[in-house]
Amino acid sequence: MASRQISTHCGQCTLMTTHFGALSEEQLSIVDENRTELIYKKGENLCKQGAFISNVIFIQSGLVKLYVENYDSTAIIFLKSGGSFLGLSSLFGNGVHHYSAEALSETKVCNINFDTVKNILKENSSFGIDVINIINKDMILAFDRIASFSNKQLHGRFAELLLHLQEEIYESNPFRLTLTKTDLAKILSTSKESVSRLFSSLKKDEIIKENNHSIHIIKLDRLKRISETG
Amino acid sequence: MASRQISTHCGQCTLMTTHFGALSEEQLSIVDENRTELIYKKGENLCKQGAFISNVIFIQSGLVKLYVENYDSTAIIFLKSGGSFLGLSSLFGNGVHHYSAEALSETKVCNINFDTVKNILKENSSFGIDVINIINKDMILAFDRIASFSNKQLHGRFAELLLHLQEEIYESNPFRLTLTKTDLAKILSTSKESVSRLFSSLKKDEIIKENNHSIHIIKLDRLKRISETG
DNA sequence: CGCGAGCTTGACGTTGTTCAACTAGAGTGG
DNA sequence: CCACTCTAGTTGAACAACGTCAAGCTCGCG
Repeated sequence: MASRQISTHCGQCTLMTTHFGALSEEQLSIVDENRTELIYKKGENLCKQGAFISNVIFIQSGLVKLYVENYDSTAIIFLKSGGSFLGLSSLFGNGVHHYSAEALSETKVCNINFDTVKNILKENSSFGIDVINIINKDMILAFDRIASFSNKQLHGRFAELLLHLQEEIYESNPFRLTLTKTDLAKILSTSKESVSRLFSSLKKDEIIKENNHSIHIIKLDRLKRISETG
Repeated sequence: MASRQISTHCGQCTLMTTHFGALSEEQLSIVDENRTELIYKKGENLCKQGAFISNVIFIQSGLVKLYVENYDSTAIIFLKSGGSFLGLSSLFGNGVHHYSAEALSETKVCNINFDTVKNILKENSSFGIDVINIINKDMILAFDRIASFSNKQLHGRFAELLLHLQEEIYESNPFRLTLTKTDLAKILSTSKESVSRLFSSLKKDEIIKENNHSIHIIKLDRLKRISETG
C-alpha cells in the first residue's frame, strides 16, 4: 500500500489556498492537523465505489482515473490531475463513494478527514460556496461528456481526448503518454483495437506523430476541427 | 410568453421546505418577496444556454427537458419534473447558464431572484449544504448517464428510459406519454426510426402495450433485465 | 532465451444510421 | 365538405460505423 509522509503546512500550500480561499488561518490549521499525505503507485486504488467515505482526497500531483462500475463493466468518467478533489460530490448523501478512483501514474495526495470538512462547512458559509464552485466545475465537465457521447462519433471523441490530454493533463506538446491505449479505450468506451486504428489513421494523415510513448500533435487546427465536427 | 400569477407563501410550500429546510422564517420571507410564479406552455424556453442568469428556477409541476447545444446538434442531459431546480449548477461560475431548458408539457415554475439566493448562501452555511446536496444528486444522475452511454447499447438504454419515465417522471403504470418519440430519440441520442423499431420490438415480445399515447409495461421484470444487461 | 503484456492489422459480423416510401391524424382554407 | 399540407410515426433496404475474433508483432523482464 501507499507510504505515509508529511510535508509543509496547509497555509503554505498554494493549491490549497487557491481552491479554499475562504478558510481562516484557524480553519487551515484544523485542516492541517486532520490530514495525511500519501503516495499511491500506479494501479493502486484511492477510493472504491460503495465504500464509506472517511476522507476528502486532494490530488497534489499525478494522474487518476475516476470511474463507475456496474455489473461487469466500468466506465471512466473523468481523468483528474493535480489540484483536483475526490469525494466532495459524496459529501452529504448516504456517506458512500459514488465512484472508484485509481492512480494511472505515481500520485501524491492529501487526505483530509471527512468530518473535519463537514464541520468547517457548517461554520463557514464562504467555504460552502468554494465547494459549490468546485462541484459545479465537475458538473459542467460531466455535461460536456454526455454531450460528447450524444453528438460525436469515435473520431471526434478521440480528437477531443487528445486535445484534453495535451491542454489540461500533460500541458505540453509533444507529451509523454502515461496511459496505456487500453486506458484510452475505456475513456472513449470503445475497444483497444479501435484506438489503435484511430492512432494509425491520424499518423497516416500526419496530424500527429508518435515515437516511443511520446505524442506530438503537428496539425493542431485539423485535430480541433475533427474534435468539433465529430 | 408565459403568464404571471402568484399563489401561496413559501413557508406553506412543502416542496420548498423539503429542499431548503435550512432557511429561517425570515429568509423564507425574503425568498417569498423575491420570486415570481410563471406558467410555461409546451415548447417554451425556461432558460437558454449562454444567457446571463437572473433567476434560480424551481419547477413546481410539469416536465422540462434540460439540454446542451453545440454547433448544430443538441443533447438532452436530463428530464426534470416537479421538485427540481434549474440554475444552481451555474451559481458562481461566469454567471451564464450552461444549459437550455424547454417545457415538454405545461410547466409551473417559481423564479427566485438570483442575487437573493446568493446572498442567503453567504449568510446561511446550512443552506449551502442544502444546495450542495441538490447539486450532488444531479451529479450522480450525470455519472449514471455517462456510465449508461459507455456500457449499454440502445436496447438497454431504451429500457432504462422507459423505467425512468414510469418510476420517476409519470409515477404510474400505464402512463400517458407526453413526449414525442422524436424527443425520446434525442434523449437516447439515436434516430426516431430506431425508437420506432425499439417500440415495435418490445410490443412484438409483449413486454409493453401501447395504444393512443398510453404505454403499459406488462413484463416489468424482463424490461429491468434488458435495462441491466444492456 | 522465453514469456507475457501491450499493441497492430485484417477479416468478418453486428448494431444502428440514412434514405426513401408510405400511413395516419390534425389543422387550414376554399 | 373536401382537398391540401404538415407533422409524427412506421417499415424496408442499403450502407457505414464499430466491435469481435484471430493472428502476429514488439519490447521489457526474469
